[in-house]
Amino acid sequence: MASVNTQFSIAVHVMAAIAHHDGVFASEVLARSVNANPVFVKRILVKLSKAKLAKTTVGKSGGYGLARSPKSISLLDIYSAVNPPDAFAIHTYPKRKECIVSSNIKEVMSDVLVGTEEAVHGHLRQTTLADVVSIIRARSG
Amino acid sequence: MASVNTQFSIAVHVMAAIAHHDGVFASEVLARSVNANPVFVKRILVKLSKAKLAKTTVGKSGGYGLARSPKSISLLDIYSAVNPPDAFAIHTYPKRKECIVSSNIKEVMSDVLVGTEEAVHGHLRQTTLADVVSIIRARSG
DNA sequence: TTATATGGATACTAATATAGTATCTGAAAA
DNA sequence: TTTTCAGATACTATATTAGTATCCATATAA
Repeated sequence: MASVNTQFSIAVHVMAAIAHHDGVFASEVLARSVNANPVFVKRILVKLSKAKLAKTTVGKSGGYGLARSPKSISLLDIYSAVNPPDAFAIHTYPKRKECIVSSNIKEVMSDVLVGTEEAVHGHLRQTTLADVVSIIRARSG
Repeated sequence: MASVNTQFSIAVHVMAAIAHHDGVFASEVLARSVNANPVFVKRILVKLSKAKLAKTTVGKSGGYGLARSPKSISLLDIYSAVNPPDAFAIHTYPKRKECIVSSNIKEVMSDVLVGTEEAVHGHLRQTTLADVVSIIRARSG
């Protein structure tokens, strides 16, 4: 939902770029590689770093590298790191106590949302960063 | 107020209200019942009507009723009717031809998105409007 | 027939989330 | 000590979502 949010997509792109080239790269280099706004990419890299998916080295010759092997990083890890909005939002209008639908719908929808998020997570958990790199290499070859 | 898209949530609320009370109701009545903005609810009702989930009668004593039995309407039907945004968006930065990651990532992410949407749909398909009404009644009783 | 209530549409404003720009700080390496 | 990096901040721009006001055509009850 909710989404015009491209951060997950960009996060996977930069992680795949790092994994494919297997090295440490400055955020500016990665941004150019993605053809994206440098600060926007930087902000996503900070999230990946805080989620301990990327490790950083500061100063001259510093940059971003992977903190773990591509095989051990799932798309769910990356998805969670950038913290995208939920699959859908539940409205916040006040309850009307005299109406049992109004009084209970939010809780019902909340359960539906939890199930939906689990479905999304379950799917994203099945693919690793290593898979993504393999697919890219297979496609280009 | 536009934190994210709440239309699916409101659509289920309105449909559950119609199903629970089993009748034909004017959009203004439904909006009051949901404690929501009348025109916003109206716009959602129009979508439900176009998706043939609600049937409308115009003029005095007109309003919205269900077009099918609650048992035959899934949450996926309602979800599709309001046409919410995808689970995530894929960035639109131009490809860099010399980079195989950049050249292929969008197609890979597109497949991931399709799978994710299928997971969401699969989950929402499992619950019907009749289920929602049952749950609400059980909770209130 | 006529007054009225309805669905449906449109134009506009307001609020919010996302993305883009510019600039700065502090640390680490050369 | 100079350069280069991560990371942060403040601001602007844009897109999406939600809210407000108003109108029209039509069906129906009176």
